[in-house]
Amino acid sequence: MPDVPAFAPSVLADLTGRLLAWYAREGRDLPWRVKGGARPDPYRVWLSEVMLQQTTVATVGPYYAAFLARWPTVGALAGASLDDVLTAWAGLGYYARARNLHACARAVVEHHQGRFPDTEAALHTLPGVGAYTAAAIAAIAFGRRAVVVDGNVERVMARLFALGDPLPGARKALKARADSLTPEAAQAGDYAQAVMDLGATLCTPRNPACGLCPWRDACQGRRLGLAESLPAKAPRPEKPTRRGIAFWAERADGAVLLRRRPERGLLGGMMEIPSTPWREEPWTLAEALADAPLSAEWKPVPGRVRHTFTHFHLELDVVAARVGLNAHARGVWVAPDDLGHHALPTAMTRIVHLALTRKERG
DNA sequence: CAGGCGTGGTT
DNA sequence: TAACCAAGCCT
Repeated sequence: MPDVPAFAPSVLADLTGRLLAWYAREGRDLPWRVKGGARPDPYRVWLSEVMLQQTTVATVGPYYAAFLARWPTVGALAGASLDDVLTAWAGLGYYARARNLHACARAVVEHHQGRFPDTEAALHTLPGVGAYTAAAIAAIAFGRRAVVVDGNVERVMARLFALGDPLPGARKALKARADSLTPEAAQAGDYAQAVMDLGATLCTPRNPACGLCPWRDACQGRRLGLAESLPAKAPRPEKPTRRGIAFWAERADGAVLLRRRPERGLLGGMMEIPSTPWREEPWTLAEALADAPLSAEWKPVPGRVRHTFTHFHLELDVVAARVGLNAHARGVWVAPDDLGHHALPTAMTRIVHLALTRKERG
């Protein structure tokens, strides 16, 4: 890395030591961590790291426990169907992670004798394992010296060294700073988790608790009074609103119609309530009927489903119809009590909730 | 490289 | 309440 450290090597080593001491005292006791310096199961580290991508510890907790109970080993997970994995992942979001998780488990079994490779470079070749996750697994599970850089690390480095260049351009410089603080292999895993804990609990995006920070005396961002404003980020573009009409088809025996979405793209591989395409221009019912999964007397359901995805807001109106037992449509008919056994993302469970609630009130 | 890709908690 | 944000990856 081109940047010359602004801190002397002895200062950097002292900072690393202070952080490790802080971590030994204050580090969180999380389900995927092991105590006493033992090496954790690479499968558990990988599973937790993939779930934690852009997702909070609190949200991950129950999903991690459920996955580990149902699939205790990478071999067990590789033996599962993709649909079972997607169903277990439903509600966690970023469903490409679940597809890659499944593909990665199978790759480990088929190409690595059922054991995760133990180098950063080899890990990086696995589906869904990018630069961050490969470094994290190498350091935490295999005791390798790897420079682990996630959003927490970027924020902490930007503040500690008062680097004002905005993301994402500043990534390279931030990684160089992280490298300068990363200790030898034996402690790299603890160090990585320590910086991330620091970022998650003290050096938070807003209202950082600088007074409690083990690096408070050295932090240039704090000294200059701009810690909270770092790292600089480009403003996000406004989210458009897209609209659609969903078709709640209910058979005489109570079963409702679901269908599977395309394997790639938004909610790829997940189940859905059939609907029109989602577009900014509002739909009329007459116009929407061309997209209905079957011909019926569709009646508006009072209320509206709102949901926000990463890059757009969604507003769905719902229409419902009763159809005969012999009704034919592309998809699967599912009893309401069994909806929980299908891979329904949150946007879809909101449609289910609206339709069933209006039906009860009736 | 920029943009697609979920969701729930916090402010 | 609307906006912001989280232990990123892929194309």
